[in-house]
Order: sequence, then C-alpha cells, then structure tokens
Amino acid sequence: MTTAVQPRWRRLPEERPAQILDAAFDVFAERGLAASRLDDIAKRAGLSKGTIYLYFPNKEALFREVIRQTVVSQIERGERDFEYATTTATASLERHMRRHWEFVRSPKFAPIFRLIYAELSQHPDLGRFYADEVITRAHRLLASIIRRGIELGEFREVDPLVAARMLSAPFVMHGIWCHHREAFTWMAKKTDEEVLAELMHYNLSALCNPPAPKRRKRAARVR
Amino acid sequence: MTTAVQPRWRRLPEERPAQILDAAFDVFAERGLAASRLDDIAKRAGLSKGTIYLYFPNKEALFREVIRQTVVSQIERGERDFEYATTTATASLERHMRRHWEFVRSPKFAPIFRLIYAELSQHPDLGRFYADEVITRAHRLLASIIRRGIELGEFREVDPLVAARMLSAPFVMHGIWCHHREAFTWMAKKTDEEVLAELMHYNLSALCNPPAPKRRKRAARVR
DNA sequence: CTTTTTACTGACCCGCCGGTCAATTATTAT
DNA sequence: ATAATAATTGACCGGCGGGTCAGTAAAAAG
Repeated sequence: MTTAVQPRWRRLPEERPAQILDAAFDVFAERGLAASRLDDIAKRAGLSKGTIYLYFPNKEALFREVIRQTVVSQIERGERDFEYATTTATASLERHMRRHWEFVRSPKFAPIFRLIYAELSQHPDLGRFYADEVITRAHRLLASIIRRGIELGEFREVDPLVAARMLSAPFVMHGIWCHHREAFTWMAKKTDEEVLAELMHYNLSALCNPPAPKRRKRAARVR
Repeated sequence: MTTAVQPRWRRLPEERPAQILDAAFDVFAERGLAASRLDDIAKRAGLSKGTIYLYFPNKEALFREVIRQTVVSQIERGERDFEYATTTATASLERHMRRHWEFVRSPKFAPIFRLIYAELSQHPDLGRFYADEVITRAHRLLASIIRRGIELGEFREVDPLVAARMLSAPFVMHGIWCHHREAFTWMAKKTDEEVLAELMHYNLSALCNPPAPKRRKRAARVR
C-alpha cells in the first residue's frame, strides 16, 4: 500500500501570476516598494524567487502590475451595480455615500493610497493613472448625482464637480484614519457606522437647501 | 602675492546637524526612506558620508530626527500669531481657514504627509506623534472657533471636533493635490486662491445657520 | 515504458549601500 | 614656530538583495 506521495511542487502556470500578485500586494502594502524583498514575496506566495521572474521581468514591473491590477479591480468593484436616479437626489446621494464609505474602507484601499502617494515623485504615471481612473471617476459619479439634486431643487446651486471633491475628500481621509486607529486615536472610540453618519450629516448640511420657508415663496436662495 | 588658499573643508560642528537634516529632508522627500542613499544625502549637504555618522548614529535615527524636527517647526509655524475671537466666529473661521490653507501648501507639508503615511506600518510611533502633535492640535484649534460660532448662533449645532475633522480633511487633500498638479490634473487650471475660495464656501455652507426665518432683521449674515 | 517539453528551484553572482576607521586636515593651545 | 586636539574625509568592509541560469522535477507526448 503506497501512500500517494504528492509532488514537492506542482505546475500551475495559470494560477501563478495571480498568486504572485496577491503576495506582492501584501508585502508592498506592509513595507513599501523599496523595502520589499522579492524573497519575501516568493515565500509568501509559496514558491521560489526564480518563479517570479518567469512571469514578471523585474521588481519594478511587478510593482506596477500590482498597482494596476488592484486599481482596476477596485474600479470594477466600485462601479458594480451602481444605481442612478430612482428616488430623490438626497436619497440617491445618501446611498452613494454609503457605497463610497465601503469603498474607502475596503481592505485594499488604504494600502493603495499609501503606495501611490509614497511613489508620486518616482512614479508620476501611476499617480496620474490613479487620479484619472479612480478619483476622477468617483468625482464624476458623485457630481452627476449632485447635479441632479440641484436641478430638482434639493441642493443649493454649486459647481457639482467642486462639491464632489469637497465631499469625497473627508471620506478618503476618514477611511485611512479608520484603517489606522492605533495612530489616529480620535477614531478609536467611534464605530465605522458612526463616522459614516457624521460624514453624511455634515455633507448634506453643506449641500441641502434650507427647508423652503412655507409662507413666502422664495426662489432658491443661493448664498 | 599669494592668493589665500581656502581650506578644502571647514570645521563647522555647530552647523552640521542642520545642514544634514536639511539635505536629508530633501532626499527622503524625493525618494522615501528605504530608497534614499546616505551618499546622496552627504553629497547634497556638501560633505562626506562619514560626517553624517559623527552627528547621527544611523540612517534610522536620522530619518526620525528629520521627521521630528520638521513636524515641530511646522507646529510652531502653524501656531505663530494665532488670533482668537476678536470678531464674529465666521470671520474668525475664514481667517483661520486661510491660514490652514497656507499651512497645507507650505513646501514641507506634502512631503511630510507622504513620508508619514508611507511609513505608518513600519513606524507607527511617528504616525501617532504626527497625529497627536499636528492633526489633533489643528482640530482642537478649529473646534474652538466652531464652538464659539455655535454659542454665538452663527453656526448650526454640531459637535465641534467632528466638524473640525470634516472641515480640515478637504484642506489637506486639496493641499496635496495642488502640490502635485501634474498628477491631479483637475487642479491644473485652478489657482490656489480659487481652490481656497471653494473650500471656504463649501464649509461655511455646511456650518452656517440658514438665515433665521424671523421676519426682517437678520443678524450677522456675513459675507 | 521512454522521450520531450515545460514549470520550477535554489545556489550563485555581483553591484550596491549602510556603516567603520585610520589617515588627513583644519583649528587651537602652547 | 610646534604640539595637541578636534573635525572631516574617503577608502574599505561585509552582507544583503535583485537578478540569472544550470539543473531538476512534473507533466505531456510518443
């Protein structure tokens, strides 16, 4: 009775790239580009350093691909089942803010944010890629909701894109802070839900028209 | 006639630390901690690598001291001639937002921001230091102004510290974006002044009480 | 089975960089 | 002047890590 001895390793050319990218993401996320060792990435992926070089020409390219792929999957996730304009703009915006909050707290967001900002001066193209493909998209989406709210008279008259930037910035910062509560201690005692409530409330205050004074019909008083 | 031959180098033990720290800041800012070479720092400071080790025990300590010193000087700069409560809270807040905007655009802010966030996982203590000494301070200052505005009836009732976080976050993000207009292209066509106006307008909208529904005579509707 | 092909390994190479220190140069004391 | 001292240099060391490749093991083909 021979116990089937499983091979010391298997040939899995299909799965390797994803395995390597996953491991590389983790290591890069923890140490940053320059301080990450390819041996560590290999070990975490459960294979040898040489194998990495079968699928990626060098560390640089691996890094770029990690960023690219992560960003792309974040975009897809972020735009999945986006629902547009079925109710009031306020409700639509609330719904979208909740999704935005999920987005900035998703486990890969904070690392990507840190990596990209850290490498801005060495990899300006990655910064532009991220800016164009993620931030600008998010802003456009938000802006479309806000624009509709203005047309419906729910929101004050503002530049929708400007408002989108203003609104999304604290989401990002608070998302990062919540990922690092050990450093940003003022988040320690708040739950993510509470923070979301604060974010939504503040920004709705900034955007919503004051309740129209019943008596005198006054047209949208724009500051 | 002998032209006084100046020495190949001078002994300047008093000035060395500052020279080294300045050069180190520049190099760290550009490359990050791990990718910075001590030889580059030495060259930029106009001295040899060995000299660095006369004043700092190792790269690690030099980095920490660069961060510490830069942060401290930023704090001092940020709190210099802070003026409290001489006019309406709205005017006071406007004034403070202008100062805050200067702060986040000061040339050392963006690099420090990037370095600290990049090293958050490897140097959590630096993160906490920055969070406590810079961010929390800034928030407290802002909150005190907002609290006064609430008491005076100028601002709606909000948790002042929460509002301070909400308000300051977009200042920080926009400050970074303005430092990297080549990446964040939506800032390219705006001047810093215009961005400040947008920031002030949005946040005042979020904070200011709607015009009181009293009949005439509306109190201090500023701006 | 045997042969061929393909995926993978890990020992090795080599340049780079943090850190050291004996020698050198400037400055001060005598 | 000379000696003593303090500051600075830059060649050097050692190990680390990105990248290579000859060899090996797994799978496929014959």
